[in-house]
Amino acid sequence: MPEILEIELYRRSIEPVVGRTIAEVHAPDPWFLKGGVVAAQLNDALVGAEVSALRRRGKLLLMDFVGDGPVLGLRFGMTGRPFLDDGGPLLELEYSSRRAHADWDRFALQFSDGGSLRINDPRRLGGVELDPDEDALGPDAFELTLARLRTVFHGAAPVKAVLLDQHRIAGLGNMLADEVLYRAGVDPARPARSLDDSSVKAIHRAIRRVLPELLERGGSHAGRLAVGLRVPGARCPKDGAELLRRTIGGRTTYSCPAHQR
DNA sequence: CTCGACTCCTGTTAGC
DNA sequence: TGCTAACAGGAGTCGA
Repeated sequence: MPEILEIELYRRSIEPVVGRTIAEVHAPDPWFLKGGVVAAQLNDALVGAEVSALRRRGKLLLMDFVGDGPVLGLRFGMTGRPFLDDGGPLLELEYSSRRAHADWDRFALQFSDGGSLRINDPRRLGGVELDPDEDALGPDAFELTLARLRTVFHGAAPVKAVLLDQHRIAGLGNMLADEVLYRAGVDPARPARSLDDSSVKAIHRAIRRVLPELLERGGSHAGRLAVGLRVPGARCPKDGAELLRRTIGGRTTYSCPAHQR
């Protein structure tokens, strides 16, 4: 599923839209439009606008326009993929179809140079928003400092739930959160405020290492606690203990009872 | 404010 | 073979 790494790869791959001008907006699926915006408003706001930058904050992709144009927010949910200029898919996603039926195109921008940007999303968990509230998101996980991380672990919620809370840290999804805690040696179920400073430091170190490493290896599925191990009965590659499968923070969670404490 | 429970979406897959 | 039910997780809402 797209987490921060996949969104960053998406951002890089569709950066060629910078400098292009939007000629048409296709928004055939009202469900896909978020924040109460309707197709006609998107049309008014975007047609004729020239893309000036493509940014990312957490899992939110942001398209800026020249002048005082709007900001277009793109979310890919669990199964969304961008297609630029009729090129092939950038990535295959876990838990999603490898196909890309035209029926699943939920949103598209047609550019004046003839190219296009489509969002294909089988399960419709992504969405498009005009002028999204960027500050509702915490700091981007790539920019996360130790000082900032120390401030988020204050509540009674499980540490994993905190890592998944996009208001506190933006970008980590289910697989990355498991991977980070696996490497940090921290039990995902531990109440956040019970962490001592060495555990917080270990989590910070794991985040700083995991993101660049897995970005280079192609995405969040490439971790040590990876897809092949996220099955019942799998054993920890580190010490051979049978991995625990639990639901924490409402998400399927794998962890090692031997070295995650 | 915090946090867990619940809801939404639908293609894929396991199991009968 | 054909069907059903469970499953996946990002994000928003609601109530205690």
